[in-house]
Amino acid sequence: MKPFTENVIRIIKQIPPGKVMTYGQIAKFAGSPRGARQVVRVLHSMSKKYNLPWFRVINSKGEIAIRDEETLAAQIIFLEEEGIEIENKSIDLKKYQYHPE
DNA sequence: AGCTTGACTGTGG
DNA sequence: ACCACAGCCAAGC
Repeated sequence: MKPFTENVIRIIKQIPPGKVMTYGQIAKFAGSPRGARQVVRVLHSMSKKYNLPWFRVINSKGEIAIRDEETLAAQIIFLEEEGIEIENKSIDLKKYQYHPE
C-alpha cells in the first residue's frame, strides 16, 4: 500500500474522541499538502476495513461535507455523543480541531 | 491516453 | 457570510 494511504490511516486513528481534523490538515501531515481529495478517497475505501473514526474528519470550513443524508445524520450523532456542539452541520474548529505534534 | 468525478482548499469579490 | 473560480490528485471508464 502507498505510504500516503498508510499515513492517512495512522493519522486518523490518532484523532482523540471529542476532536476533529480537516481533510487538508490530514493530507498535509500524511505528506501530500494538496492531497485533500485523496484523503477523501482513503476514507471511502478504508474506513470500514480499518475501523477508522471517519466521522472526526470534516472540511476546512468546519462543516460536515457529506452528501448522503443518512451518513450525515449518523456523523452528527457520533460527534454530539462525544461532546461536540454542531450548529446545522457546522462545528467550531477553534474549539474542537485536533493539532497533532 | 484523455475525460470526468469527488465527504477539498485558498483567494477574491 | 455567500458565491464563483481555479488549483489539486488519484481512481474509474
